[in-house]
Amino acid sequence: MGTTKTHIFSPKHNELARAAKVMAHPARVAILEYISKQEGCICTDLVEEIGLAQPTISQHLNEIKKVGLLKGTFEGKNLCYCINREKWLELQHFFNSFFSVIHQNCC
Amino acid sequence: MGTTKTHIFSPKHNELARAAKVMAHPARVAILEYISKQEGCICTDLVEEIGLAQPTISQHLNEIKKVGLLKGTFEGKNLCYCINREKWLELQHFFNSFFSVIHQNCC
DNA sequence: TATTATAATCGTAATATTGCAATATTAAAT
DNA sequence: ATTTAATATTGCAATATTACGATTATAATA
Repeated sequence: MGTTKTHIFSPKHNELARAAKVMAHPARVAILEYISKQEGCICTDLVEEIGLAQPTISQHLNEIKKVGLLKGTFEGKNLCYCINREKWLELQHFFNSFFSVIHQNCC
Repeated sequence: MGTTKTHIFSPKHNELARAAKVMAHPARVAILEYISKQEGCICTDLVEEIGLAQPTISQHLNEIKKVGLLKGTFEGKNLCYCINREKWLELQHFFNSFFSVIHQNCC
């Protein structure tokens, strides 16, 4: 009990849910927007920018990484990463095509 | 602790996160897709369609209702509801415009 | 009115998420 | 080799989510 029954759903539905989950927290939305608005790679100050503790930001970043939305260098002293444009566009299309299926004529 | 620090984020980020959260579970994605593909209103069999227990489906439906994605009649014997087209389009644009902000030239 | 079919609510167990303090890594600079 | 600045990891507490059995509410029908 308590666990999502992933196996009873289609891969498509699971993938969309997984992608949505990444954006299901305001911190991650803020992080994504901040990074995507940068000119180049990001190399610090996300912590002050967002206002959560460093370990918390690190965790959120990891969630974003796991779905493939970031690329660059992650370990060591200075971060240097940015949005993975291919994945970003992929998700945009994924969401958009999901929202496009309505055959509705009631209510 | 344990609670999302909603107050430190912008309304926009909180709203997008809230919308994403609804789609952050495969059951809700499946429910939304099923309903949106129906010709008219839905009047039963979501439980067999999805494969979760009736209280669980009811809970998920409630989450979807809470963001305003459903309209129609909810109480009583037979359900009769469908996608709230205005809200649906609103979310589509919301996601789409979020994904549209990239000023990226690195990596 | 009693029955029946359908959906909501309650209660609860299992698991996941969020957040941070403390600590450990990492790699550059001294 | 030390120090230093930046990020990752660990461990844990608080809260949220997921799921379902049992029960209750609802409204149509016999």
